[in-house]
Amino acid sequence: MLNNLSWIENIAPDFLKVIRQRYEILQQISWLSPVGRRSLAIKLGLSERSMRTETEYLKQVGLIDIGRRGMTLTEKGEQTLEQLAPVIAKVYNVSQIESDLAAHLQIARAVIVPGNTDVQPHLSKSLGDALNDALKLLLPLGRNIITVFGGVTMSSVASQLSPTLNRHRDLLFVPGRGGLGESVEIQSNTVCQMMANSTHSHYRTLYLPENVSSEAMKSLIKDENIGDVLDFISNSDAVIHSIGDAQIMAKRRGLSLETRSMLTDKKAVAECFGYFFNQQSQMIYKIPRIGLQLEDLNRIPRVFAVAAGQSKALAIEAYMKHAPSQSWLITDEGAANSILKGK
Amino acid sequence: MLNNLSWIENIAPDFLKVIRQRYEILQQISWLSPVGRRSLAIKLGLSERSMRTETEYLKQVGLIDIGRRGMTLTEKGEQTLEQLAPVIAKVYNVSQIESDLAAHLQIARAVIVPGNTDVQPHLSKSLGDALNDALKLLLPLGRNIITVFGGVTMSSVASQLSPTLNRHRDLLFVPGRGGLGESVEIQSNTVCQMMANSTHSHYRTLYLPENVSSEAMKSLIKDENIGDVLDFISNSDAVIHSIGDAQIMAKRRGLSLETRSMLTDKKAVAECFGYFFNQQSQMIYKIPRIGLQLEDLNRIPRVFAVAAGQSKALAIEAYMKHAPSQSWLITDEGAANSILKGK
DNA sequence: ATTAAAGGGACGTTTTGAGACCCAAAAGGA
DNA sequence: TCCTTTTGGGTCTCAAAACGTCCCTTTAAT
Repeated sequence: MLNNLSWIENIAPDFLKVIRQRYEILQQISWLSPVGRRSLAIKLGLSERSMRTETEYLKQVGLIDIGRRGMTLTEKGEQTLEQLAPVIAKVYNVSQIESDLAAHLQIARAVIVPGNTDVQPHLSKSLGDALNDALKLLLPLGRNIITVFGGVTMSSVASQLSPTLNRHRDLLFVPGRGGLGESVEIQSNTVCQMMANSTHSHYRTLYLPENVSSEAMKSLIKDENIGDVLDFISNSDAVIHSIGDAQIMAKRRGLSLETRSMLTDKKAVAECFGYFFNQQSQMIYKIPRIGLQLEDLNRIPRVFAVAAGQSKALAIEAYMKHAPSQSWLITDEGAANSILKGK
Repeated sequence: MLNNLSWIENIAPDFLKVIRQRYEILQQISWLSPVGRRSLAIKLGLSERSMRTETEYLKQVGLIDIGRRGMTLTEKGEQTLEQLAPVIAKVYNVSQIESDLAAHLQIARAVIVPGNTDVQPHLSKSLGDALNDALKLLLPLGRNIITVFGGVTMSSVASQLSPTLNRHRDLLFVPGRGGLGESVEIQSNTVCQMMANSTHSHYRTLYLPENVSSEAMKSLIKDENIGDVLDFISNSDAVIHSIGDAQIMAKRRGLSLETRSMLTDKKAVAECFGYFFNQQSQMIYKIPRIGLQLEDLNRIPRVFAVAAGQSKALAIEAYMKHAPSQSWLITDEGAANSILKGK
């Protein structure tokens, strides 16, 4: 019955996009309300004006209220959002557990591949495919700047991206942080190059020394090449990153023993692009580096987090609770079940 | 599950109209294929250009083929049409038996009110309400010329039309035929006046003598008043008529004994605006009169037939099989069940 | 007090849908 | 056979809608 929505796909394929978009707008308003036009537009990657016509329409049909402090869902809007959820889920092949997980973490979508990466390392292939599908669905046609971070997960996923992603698009991969100080095969520069190779597109590199004086840093930023890349990063259309276990990452990133014991004291469980979080999702330490900052992430229209394996469940939950609401999480059953069980 | 389509009504109310329209286009193509753009446009009351954009879209999404001889449904189109039928039915509160009847008679829609008019004469009130709803749904806003015919059914239904029909519209009722020769309360002139009164709108009258020479007829048509009304008739936006039993109507219309026995010989069962049909839907006699002709009916975008009661089942089926495919039939369970049983 | 973010107004540009033609080709009736 | 009708398709124009781009006032938070 409900599963047979193919008629709408047949008779009005373009309506689906519109409906999906309106659904996402409603969802974001539900989570962030009261929220303004501009920040919504950035989150969903729309222009401000288009967002305005959409929201004015939604107001006209009585799904949202528009007040001086921002936009809010009406009673009818909330009902519609609830009605809409299973429909969107069906149309886009979202399983029940996926929408449960996404709702629990308050993010746009969770994609779950079968298995548990901890015991089946080859699952990174599935994760890569899932990421590829997600990118294909969300990235607009035309030019796209994609900021990527490093990590074992990222490097094992990178080779699964397909050249068809670059069809009718012009992808440019840039590294999220200067890569010195980590082993070369998992630093973001390398992942960048791998993704560009897999998709037959372009990439940039960013090499910045650690621990330089702010004077020296300023002159480095003036460097044309470096400055360009930093511009790309702050204007990027999408971000792909992973989430790591705090202790492991602290060690791998070569933090001082002092800092590491501090992290242990404060019960850090998650690491994500240089930030450390405890179980309550509070940020408790930040590795000072040039590149994308946590507060910039809100302004990026599309954010993809790739992290899987039951062992990463705690870390994922710790970070994700405060991740930008437009985030997608690509994970596996091992992590998903563990997160939902502790709910 | 499937019955809960209210989400689409909430999030995109205008989509429903588009979907309904595309459905009707597909349906007409299915029945009339191969069929051309222009004739389709006339049948559905669209402009030729709008029909073109619609059909070009339908071609693009692969629901129809569009060749030199006209348009045809593709395999996918037929599947979609079948999938769509119950959806449209649900959205517009069409019961199973209604869509069965409409499909059997190959008309756009059948509306069935509960009961059997033969034994419950007060049902004409329900029939009138049903007609009123149908008109409200189908008539576009703005000016509408509506040609109406006479008959007992018509006159008993006329008073049920409501003034809200005339809101944002400008209705003009004109009689389908010159009315001399029938008892005054059931001739189309009277029905016209009743409908105009009920809806607080306007009407015209048409009085033409019977059996005049063609010379005299020509000069009559030159008469400004009469000519105007005839113009209205041929350019009307909707037609409302009834269907009668052949024998009864032959008698009421005062046909000669000779003609009546001819009708009996040829097994006439149905009468409709002066035409007589046998059980095989063949036209076997036509009362020569000025006014709307059977072949004009195809060019009228909206056609409503009102006929109910088990006793009229044969007549309804005989006429309806060759009625224009955009027709709506307003009937009751008595007639509907009888028609479908003989199927 | 200052700042950032909220909604909303205004204006010019671009895009799209529709009206109004015309045309050649194919089909069908006389 | 010819001639009319009907077919899809091409093209020009115009108006409405959508959109990009500013700017404004108000409001809440710092």
